[in-house]
Amino acid sequence: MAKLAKISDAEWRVMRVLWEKSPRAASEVVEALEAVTDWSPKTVQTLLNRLVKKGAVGFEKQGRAHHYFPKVKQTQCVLAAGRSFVQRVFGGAAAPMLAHFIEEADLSAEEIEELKRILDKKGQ
Amino acid sequence: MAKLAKISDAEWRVMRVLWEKSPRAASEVVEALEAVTDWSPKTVQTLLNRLVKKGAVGFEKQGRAHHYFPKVKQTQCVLAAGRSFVQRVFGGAAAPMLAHFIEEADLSAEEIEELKRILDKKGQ
DNA sequence: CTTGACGGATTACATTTGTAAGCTAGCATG
DNA sequence: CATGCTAGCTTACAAATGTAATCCGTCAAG
Repeated sequence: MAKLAKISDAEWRVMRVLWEKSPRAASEVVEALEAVTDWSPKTVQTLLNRLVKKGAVGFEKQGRAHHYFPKVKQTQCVLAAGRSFVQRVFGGAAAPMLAHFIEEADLSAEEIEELKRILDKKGQ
Repeated sequence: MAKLAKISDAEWRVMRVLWEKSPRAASEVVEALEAVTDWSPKTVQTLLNRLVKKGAVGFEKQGRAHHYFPKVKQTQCVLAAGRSFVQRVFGGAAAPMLAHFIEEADLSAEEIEELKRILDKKGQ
């Protein structure tokens, strides 16, 4: 898996659907997205095509329809997006970003515990 | 301060310079950015204009030159960008994002302590 | 066999973004 | 006073993005 192409905003929506469950026929992707967007099926199809062209998504022919699946791992994309976000917004320093978001986030007690546990583990 | 317009990648670089110190003449902004980019002064000027048009930056005429300053607060932009990032990448759930970045970030012991302190404060 | 529906491929088109170049007016200089 | 440099204003232009519509071929129904 070489370079991950940049995935645009709308494309992320599609990727999330595929990461959640794949392979899926285009129609299934459309259906999943209709629940959260007001995109036309054509729009979804276009996005799928672009993702295929970018190498982020693959498909196999299943008779008439294609079944799409992600070719890049979600964790990698998240990391890449995160790095570029931190870069853009904080100029590269992660800690202020984290502090900021922790302050602002709406976290449950369990989540807070979980995050502290992660920090502890990093600490040693 | 109404709606913050969307600030693009290149524009963020400019905003960061202005947030760091303002007001600044265009030439000073150019100079600050030459240190970190290879943009032509014209490019910087264009970005300043766009930011002014978007309402994110203002200026006062100082004789011949304009002195630019941010009209939107950095914290607000960071929060907005963060929200849209979390939305895009995690579909809105902040906690997984934080967990992810904490795992991945390169944090010093002090930073870890600081973050834990923040979490503690949130906890009570 | 004919025809319509469905899925995919191709084409479309306005906006935003990255990245500048060209034009213009005022100030400083010879 | 004439002129060139400087800062800003206007215009440029290709690629990416959001958002589809149209065209085309195949499978299923009548």
